[in-house]
Amino acid sequence: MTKMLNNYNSEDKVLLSVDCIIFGFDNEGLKILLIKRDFEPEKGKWSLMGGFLKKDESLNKAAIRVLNFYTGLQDIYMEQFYAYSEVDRDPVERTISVAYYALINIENHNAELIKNYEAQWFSISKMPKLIFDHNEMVSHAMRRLRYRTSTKPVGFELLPEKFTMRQLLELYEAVLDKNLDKRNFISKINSLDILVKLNEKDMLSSRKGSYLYKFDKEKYDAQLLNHFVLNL
Amino acid sequence: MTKMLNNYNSEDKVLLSVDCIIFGFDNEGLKILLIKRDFEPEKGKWSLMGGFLKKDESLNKAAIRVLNFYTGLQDIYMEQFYAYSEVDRDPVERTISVAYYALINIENHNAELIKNYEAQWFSISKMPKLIFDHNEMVSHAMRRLRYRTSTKPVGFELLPEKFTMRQLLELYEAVLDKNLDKRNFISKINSLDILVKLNEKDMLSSRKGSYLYKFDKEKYDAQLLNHFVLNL
DNA sequence: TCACTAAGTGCTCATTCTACACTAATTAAT
DNA sequence: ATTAATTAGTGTAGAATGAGCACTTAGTGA
Repeated sequence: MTKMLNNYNSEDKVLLSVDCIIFGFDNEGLKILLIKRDFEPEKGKWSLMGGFLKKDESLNKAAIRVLNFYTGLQDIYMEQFYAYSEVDRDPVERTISVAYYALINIENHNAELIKNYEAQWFSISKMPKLIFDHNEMVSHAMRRLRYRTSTKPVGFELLPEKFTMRQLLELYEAVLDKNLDKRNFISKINSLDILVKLNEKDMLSSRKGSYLYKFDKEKYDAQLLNHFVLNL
Repeated sequence: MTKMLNNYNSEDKVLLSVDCIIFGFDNEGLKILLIKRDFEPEKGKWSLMGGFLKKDESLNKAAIRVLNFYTGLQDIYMEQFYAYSEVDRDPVERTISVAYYALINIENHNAELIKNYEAQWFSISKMPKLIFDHNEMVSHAMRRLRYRTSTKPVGFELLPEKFTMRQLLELYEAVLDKNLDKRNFISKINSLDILVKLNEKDMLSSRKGSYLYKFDKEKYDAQLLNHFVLNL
């Protein structure tokens, strides 16, 4: 056992990076945003969006910066979930990476920037092999997302501002990877009392048209202490 | 927006540390193990057990090493839960710290080592002010522990190998910080089918004596896929 | 006006949760 | 030996929640 050192100078310093798992959702299902690396190592391979932490920023800031850099997106809800630190996870140099996930609305996404960086949406089920330990990160992020789904109304971030119950249902089905009963789902969502039904219908998905809903942030914030659990 | 750099050499390196939140439990309730720092800065103040990551070890290994260093304990279940990275969290030098929590059995603890390092158990409710952001880490760890309590039989690590139902109940009450109904608790625990009732009584707590139980790791492992949720 | 499509809506039964109080076993004191 | 004291141990009923299931309605296009 080594003696604990009592001064900072003799300690090892390491590279710290952040990697961002960006989930999106559209009619085709749950997707993830990947980039084709434009630098070595593994140039040309698919990878998560990542970047190194700078001396003068927090990890949260770094994650926000990286996301913004690749997508132009701002003010996105991101959550840190794990630090990956296996010694040889990056073959070039020892790098510890802190992974974040974010949920974004595919429609809001800046297509220009994605194009510039050769980023591309992939269906979760058709995701390619990624570099390093990025596949592992994605599966951990999915697990975390599933859990979050049942304790916070996290899913609304993945939809347009106005959405139908069907869209919400399909989002939950995609995240939880199981079929849900339409009637039970709607009554459970309604019992949370965080949606507003609009006097407006979406006529694209059916002849009858289906009512649009909005997430009511005020109502949600008002009950934040309640810490709901949604059992789907 | 800065250009993403495509070589590792020009990136900032930082100090990375681990901090360990060690929970213990005895007749008096839930406790936490703290040390009096024997080096600057903040020498003499109370703090979590921590140490710097070395170039050739993973964070998990570092956490295990640090815990072992301060307590002599080995083979302890530790869980990483968050990376703290505010720029000025450590006044001496930029340090990112990854926090872990562990649950240990106070009786098994090596009193010698604690003494050597001036470590001391504190009741959660009487914890002193800690250095840096350590108080925040502790409250996050408590929150995580509460959550874990309802999805994994995490509590058993805090008890002696053989324990009474009352002890288990009091442990859960301490972790969840609320009163639980004895009968409901016992039937819920029994329905998990992960305890073995021994033909042995603990005569210390009452005249009648109460049966001792053991955690049955085999049964638990066998149902690991079931992923229970314990609603207390 | 008919055919088609997705929207919208309740009920029943099963399961789980919650609240609640008495008896049993043993020891210590007299 | 009897009594007092203490904690262990045990069941039920009513409430709430969860799960499974099918028909009617509205609107459009042919």
